[in-house]
Amino acid sequence: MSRHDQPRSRSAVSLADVARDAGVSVATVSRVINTPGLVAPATAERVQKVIRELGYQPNAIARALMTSRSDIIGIALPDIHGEFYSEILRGADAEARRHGLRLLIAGEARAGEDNRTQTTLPYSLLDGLVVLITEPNDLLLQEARQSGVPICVLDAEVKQPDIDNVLVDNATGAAEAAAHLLGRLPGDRCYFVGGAEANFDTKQRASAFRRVVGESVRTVRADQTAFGDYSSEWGRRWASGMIAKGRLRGAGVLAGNDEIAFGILSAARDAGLAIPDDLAIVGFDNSRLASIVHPALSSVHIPLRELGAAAVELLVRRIADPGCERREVRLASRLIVRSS
Amino acid sequence: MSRHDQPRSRSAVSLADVARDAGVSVATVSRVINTPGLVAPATAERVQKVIRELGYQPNAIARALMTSRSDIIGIALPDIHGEFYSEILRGADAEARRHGLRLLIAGEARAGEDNRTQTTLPYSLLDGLVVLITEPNDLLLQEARQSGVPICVLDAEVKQPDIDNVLVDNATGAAEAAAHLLGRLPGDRCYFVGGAEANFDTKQRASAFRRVVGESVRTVRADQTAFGDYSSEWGRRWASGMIAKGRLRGAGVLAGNDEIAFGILSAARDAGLAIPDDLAIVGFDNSRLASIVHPALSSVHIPLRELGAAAVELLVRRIADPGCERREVRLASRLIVRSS
DNA sequence: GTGAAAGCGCTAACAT
DNA sequence: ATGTTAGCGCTTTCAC
Repeated sequence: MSRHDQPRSRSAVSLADVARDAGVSVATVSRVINTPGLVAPATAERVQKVIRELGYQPNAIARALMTSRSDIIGIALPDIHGEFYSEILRGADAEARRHGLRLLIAGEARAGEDNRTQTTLPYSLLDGLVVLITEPNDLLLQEARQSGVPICVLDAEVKQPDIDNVLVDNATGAAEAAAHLLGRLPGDRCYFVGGAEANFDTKQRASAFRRVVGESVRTVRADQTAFGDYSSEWGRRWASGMIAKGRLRGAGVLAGNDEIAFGILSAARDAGLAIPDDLAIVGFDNSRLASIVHPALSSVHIPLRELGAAAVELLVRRIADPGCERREVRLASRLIVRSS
Repeated sequence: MSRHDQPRSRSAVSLADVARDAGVSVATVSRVINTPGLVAPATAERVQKVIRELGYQPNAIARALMTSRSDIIGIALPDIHGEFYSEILRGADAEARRHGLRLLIAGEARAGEDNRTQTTLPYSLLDGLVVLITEPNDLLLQEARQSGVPICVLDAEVKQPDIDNVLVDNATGAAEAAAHLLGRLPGDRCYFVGGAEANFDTKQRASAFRRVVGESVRTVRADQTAFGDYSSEWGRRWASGMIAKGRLRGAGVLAGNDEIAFGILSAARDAGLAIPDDLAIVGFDNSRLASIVHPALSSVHIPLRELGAAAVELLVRRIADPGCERREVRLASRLIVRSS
């Protein structure tokens, strides 16, 4: 091999090569591959043999250009960090494979930033797009919409008639969790420690928390809900502040996710608080480690894989029929009680 | 919008549409987009205006067919489960974006299984491929090779002259960890609890463990190394067995990854063993939770993001020059001592 | 049942 | 500086 080979495409075997060697036309070779029923068994056999001999592989790009189907769907995520995103991705990937589709990913999906030259995604080569939107991001959605690809939005509630939607029913799980805390503690000792205030899930969880706790106390104080980000550092910081004010002992906390909960648990342990006697805590996401840490963390299960799979499923339907009626899927969350 | 619109491609704006409206040829429009320097400013301005008005977006597939460059690279992973894979993916995605490339993922990448009709990946549309191989998988590698795409193999050691290779230096970190355990315990009380025995990383970690421990005892007993899988359940099961035989107290364990370590820690806690006095333990991967759990888990850091990024980097180089010399990158691991 | 031929939307010589 | 034209590799009428 020389240092500068021909570009791959020049050297690759094409339909024409197979046709020539098999003594048929390219059309026949194409039929052997795509509609075997239409070709005489003997011919098909001969063509197949040549295909094997030459190691022919159809060029997916040329095929896509003809059929205007690439069998690729995009998935745009704000980040690929942590179990939340990777499990959604995993569910989407599995479902895509079931339908013979491939997944093109775009992490840190942001549109219209700086003077970017390229768009967030190569829309024109996608058959469809799943967009995970966890915080207001009109630019990305707008960019995606005007590209014309079928879209399914995950997490953000979008009412556009041509966009399907997969949502988490955060309210139910959060309400269960709040009720669980209220079973051990007075409402004025309950706290919600969320992720970013703009985050849709955090918003919904906080709101369910306020509603349920509000039924047992006159008013839910402002300091009973706090917002930061989905990190253990934030959980630890919040807990430290509470400990400094002598207010963590005897409290019940609903954390915005398990990471925050782990941070709080860690700070509580350092302060010598016993779980769950001195501090009751419930997380969100039911991550793998929730059941491994000690004490095992009670957590609200979110069906992440199913979320990803449902988004792909809706998309597949819309790709088949772009004008179809908007559909919305909302998946339930539920409290898993452990020992925290 | 009617229920059955034209397929997207029919309705999409093409170069020809722009050319017509701008009163120029398609070549000029193409130049405005790809080589702006070659076109008169006034013309360029006029064309740009029409592009905006019509909302023209170049068709990535047609472009790829012409240039035989899709700007897409594939990444094949055995699974997308857990921090190990998702962090590698994250690193690869970030690096790909730096180079203007997109990532197409194939989870559960296995080749030649059953009578699958389609290959693991749409090789013909990829500019290159990163394959993460953690256990012997000749079929996948063979399939990928004969597709002709530039390849970079991650984790498995591959000496083919046309395939780049990114490796983890497991030996250093594992040796450090073993030495760390030997600092507290006699060599005959040290154990290695790995993932699958066929797993390359587990293999190398076990071997470094045997070598280092072997320097302090006559022979390393067979029961001092055990193999299962990368799960906390396996760690817990192993620990339970040891506890039943009364052999866990006073032992030192090097776990194949942090999950296994967490499982062992959990069983040890249930058995009333104090960490690190009754049981010293070191994990692998330095996962986010290693520093959050209590006691904080000592762990060998593996530069996962850098691994993914390095693979993409090598691939980019080989795409630019397919005949270039094979390159191998080996990234270091190092022990992070915490309190376990 | 098979072949000829017309493109899919674009880039890149080659002309002018 | 711009236009004309020949494909990239494939699918798909339309003839035969």
